[in-house]
Amino acid sequence: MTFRAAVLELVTRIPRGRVATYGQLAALLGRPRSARIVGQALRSADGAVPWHRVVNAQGRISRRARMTSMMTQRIRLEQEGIVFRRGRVVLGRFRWSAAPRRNGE
DNA sequence: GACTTGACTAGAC
DNA sequence: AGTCTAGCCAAGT
Repeated sequence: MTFRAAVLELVTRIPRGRVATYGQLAALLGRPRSARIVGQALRSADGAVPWHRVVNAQGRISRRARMTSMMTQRIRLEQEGIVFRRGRVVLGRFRWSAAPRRNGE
C-alpha cells in the first residue's frame, strides 16, 4: 500500500467537527517527517475524502494554487462548528485525538 | 535512476 | 508576530 493510500484512509477517520494537522497524520502513520506528503496525497485525492479537516501545525489553512479551495475549507469547517481565532483554528479545542485501533491493520 | 516539486515544520532571527 | 532557511520525502517526469 502506498503512503498516499494510507493517508486517504486515515483522513476518512477524522470525525466531523474535528481537525488534524499534516504532521499529526504523518506521525500516526509512523512517518513523522512526511507531513508534506500528506498534503500531496490530499491534493491528488481531489475531493474524495474530507480533506478540509486537515490544517497545518499553526491551525491555519495552508496556501495552495486555488484560493477558492482555501475559502471552501474555512466555510466547511465553520459549518461543522469549528471556531477560528485570528485566522487560526483553535487547535486546543478542535484537534482530533486519534482513537487507538483495537485489532489488526 | 536522477532530478523536480510542493496543501509541511521547527528553529532562528 | 512575520519572514527565511534548511531539512524533509513520496510521486511524477
